[in-house]
Amino acid sequence: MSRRKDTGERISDAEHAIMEVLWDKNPVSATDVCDAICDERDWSIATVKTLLSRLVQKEAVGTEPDGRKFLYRPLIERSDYVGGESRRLVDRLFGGRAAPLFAQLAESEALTDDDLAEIEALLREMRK
Amino acid sequence: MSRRKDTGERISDAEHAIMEVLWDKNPVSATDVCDAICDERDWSIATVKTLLSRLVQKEAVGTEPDGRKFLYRPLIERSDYVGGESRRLVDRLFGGRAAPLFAQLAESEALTDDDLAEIEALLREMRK
DNA sequence: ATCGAGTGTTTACATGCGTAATCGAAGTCG
DNA sequence: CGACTTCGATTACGCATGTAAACACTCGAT
Repeated sequence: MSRRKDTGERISDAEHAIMEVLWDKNPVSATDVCDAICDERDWSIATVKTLLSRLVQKEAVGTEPDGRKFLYRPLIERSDYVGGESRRLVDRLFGGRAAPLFAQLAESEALTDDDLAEIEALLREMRK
Repeated sequence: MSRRKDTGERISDAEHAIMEVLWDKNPVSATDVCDAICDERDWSIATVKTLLSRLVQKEAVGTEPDGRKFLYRPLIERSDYVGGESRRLVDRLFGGRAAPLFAQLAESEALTDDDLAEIEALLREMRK
C-alpha cells in the first residue's frame, strides 16, 4: 500500500514538527497547532503560520475554510513520509541495504532489549 | 563505544558525498576527490574545493601539506557519522525506538530476503 | 626571466530554512 | 460606529547550502 505520491517538495525539519501535530489531531487551526507545540519548540504563532503556509504551498497540507478561519489537515500520510525518509537514509548511508543499518544500530547500542524482542517477533511474523 | 564527539557542526548532503570519497581512499588531494566524483555528481573542481574547505572549517576533515599541495583525510569516522545520522532519524521519526523503524522498512517492502537472513543472523549473534 | 598549469583562498549568488514582524480584512465588544 | 482582536498573507532577514568564478601564488617548462 501507500503509493509513492511524492510531490517532489521536500519537508524541512521545522515543517515536519508541524506535520506531526497535524497527524496527531487531524483538522486543526493554526492556533491549535501553536497550542500544541509553540511552548515545546519555543515558537511564536507567527512562525507556525509561516510554516503552515509553506506546507500548503508544498501541497503537503490542505486547508478548508471554517467560518472566517482555516482548518488544516495533512495531505500526505505519516507512513509515506516516514517510509520515504527511512528509505532515503538507507539509500544514502547503507547502499540501500537495511541489514547494515540494523547492524549499525546494534553496534551503537541503540537497540534496547525491548527492540530486540519486538524485532524478533516481527521476523517470526514475516517468516510465515 | 564511539562516544559522542560531535563537534556540533553538521555535515550537509553535498559535503557527505565528499566524505564518502575520503573514507574510501584515505589521504587524497582535491583533484583526486574530483576525479572520484566530479563526473558522477556533475561538479566542477571549484565545487569540490569549496566543500573541502567547509569540511575543514567544520573540523570534519584535516589537511597535511604534501609538497605544494594538501592532502585531505577524514577526522571523523564513518561509523560515527552513520551512527549519528541513524540515531537522529530514529529519534525524529520513531521516538527513539528502533523497532518501529524496522517495522516501517518491512511494511514498505524495503527489506529483501537477504536483509532478513542477515538480520536474523545478527540477532542470533547478539542473543549470546 | 616568463608563461602556463595546478592549488588553495576569497568572493559570489541564488535558494531554502528558521524565525518573526507587519499589513490588511473581518468580526467583536462597547 | 469605532476601537480592538484575529486571521491569513506579505515581507523581512540572517545563516546554511549548492555551485562556482576570480584571485593569488608557485613550480616547472621554455
